[in-house]
Amino acid sequence: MLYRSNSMWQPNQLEQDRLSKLERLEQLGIEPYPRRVERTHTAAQAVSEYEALEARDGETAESLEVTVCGRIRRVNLKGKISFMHIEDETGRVQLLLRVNELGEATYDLIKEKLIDTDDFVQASGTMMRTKAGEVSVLVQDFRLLSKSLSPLPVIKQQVKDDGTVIEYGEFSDVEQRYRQRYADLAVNRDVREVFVRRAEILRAVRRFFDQEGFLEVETPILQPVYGGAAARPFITHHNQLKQDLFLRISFELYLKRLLVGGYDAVYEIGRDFRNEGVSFKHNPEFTMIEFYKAYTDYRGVMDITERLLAYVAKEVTGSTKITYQGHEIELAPPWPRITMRDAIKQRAEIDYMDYPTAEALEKVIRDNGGSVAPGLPWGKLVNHLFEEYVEPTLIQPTFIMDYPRDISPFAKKVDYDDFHVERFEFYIATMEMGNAFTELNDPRDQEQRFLDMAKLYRDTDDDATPLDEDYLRAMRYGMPPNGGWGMGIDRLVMLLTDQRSIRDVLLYPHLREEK
RNA sequence: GGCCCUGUAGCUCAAUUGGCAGAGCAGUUGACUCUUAAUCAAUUGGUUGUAGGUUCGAGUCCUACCAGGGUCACCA
Repeated sequence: MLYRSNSMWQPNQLEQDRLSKLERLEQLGIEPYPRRVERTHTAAQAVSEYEALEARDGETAESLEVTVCGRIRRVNLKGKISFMHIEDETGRVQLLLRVNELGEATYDLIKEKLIDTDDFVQASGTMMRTKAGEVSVLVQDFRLLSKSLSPLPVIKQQVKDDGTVIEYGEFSDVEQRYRQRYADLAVNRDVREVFVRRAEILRAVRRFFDQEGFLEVETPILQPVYGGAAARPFITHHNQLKQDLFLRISFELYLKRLLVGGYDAVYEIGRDFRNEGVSFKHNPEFTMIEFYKAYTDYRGVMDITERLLAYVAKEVTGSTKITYQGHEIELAPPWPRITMRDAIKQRAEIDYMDYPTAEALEKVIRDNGGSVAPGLPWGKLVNHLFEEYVEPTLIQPTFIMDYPRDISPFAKKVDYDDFHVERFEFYIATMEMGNAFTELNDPRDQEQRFLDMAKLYRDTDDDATPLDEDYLRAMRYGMPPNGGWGMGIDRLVMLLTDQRSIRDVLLYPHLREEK
């Protein structure tokens, strides 16, 4: 009697076959999901230890005994001898299974195909090299560790003499890959590689800031007042406190309060949540890093940015020169620093300072064939020009500096006019990677900015940054002059792993509910 | 949310003008004691995303819905 699932699972033919095998294994007294496991070597260790012994003395190498574990990725049944490749996180190793070595009873499990590709097994034996030259385990003891009921997508691999691997068959349906990331990872080694690289990137970033004397901190994700960026929040509710809470859209305001508290340099790496559209570079939750450093300004922050990116690239890829989607990109400092005004002048041949009101600027954009929503604030129109004409050209790392004041409520004004603030964004491969300011620390000015934002967005459905009374209270105690900075970690990972979509650097990208 | 594209066997894909839904891989059965995309022989497998409609007849045409991708809007 086959196991009947009470879930939604309706086994297909292949799965029913495997369920029958499971039954037969149990009838033979074999536990398909045993508790105890042993392993002396990873696949990579077994192979490399054998090769090392072999290089020293061919005779003693044959005495290397190993117990390896892994998932069966290939079975080649050849009568009274069989081959398998098993794979663990370190790689693959071949098992050579012979009826003489294993005995009839165990060998029959393999011959009668009660053991399938995708099962986890444990194999003990001596290391040897086959006639065809592959380092293998000549197996004396073979155990099932975990039965696979649903076959993974089949991918066959041919390893060429020069080491290149050609894959035959693929698991490429993006929806399935994202919904069943476990299957994607199990089958696509290069996908697994991306997330190893992601972890390395995060370690390198932390190392950099730790070495620079920054303190890593953690601040609230559930916030009574959200702020620090222009985005719509997710709203949630605390039942017992009967309190609505927002999932943070940035860390900015909580981190800057810490400078009031006496820390000179802090950073945080964590998740932000923005209730907005989803695209190849936007996910509703994403990983952000922000830092705030006292006694510097946005120019000092630019220096840190250049050094950070060069350091991380070097640590993770071995070079400051990377390739992204076919573009050679050099991350070594210094990067060009250009004002937004000059950048737009160059590319769009419009000097927006000739049009210092929203009405005038909107008209000139329309006259030049651009289409913009009516009633946008002046700064947003400037940004529109930038995104239209400049952004697509910014392949090499570039600082764009001095942003319109009315869309930058936390940045200090420049000294040369009233329209701009000391803010920069940096672009690589046409992607905005991050955003930074000489942080505003005048509580009177900050209060006015909050009020201006509220006025500016009153007529639109945009949620303006709400006025944060506690933040102003903190600032009134005195906040040291400081430079602040934020960068999207996911985009950095995209850049350094040459992935085109943010979904490919998130293990579980957001998808609609499956029906 | 608007527009465009896509959805066929476990996976990757075919199917002419609307005319019997097919292949490779894997699976199943058999052969093989050094294979490695193993090979050879035979063979199973489908509510063509869902629900309607047009038609003698729909994978194909129409409508709605679901999901994914792209793009615009929103947004860093």
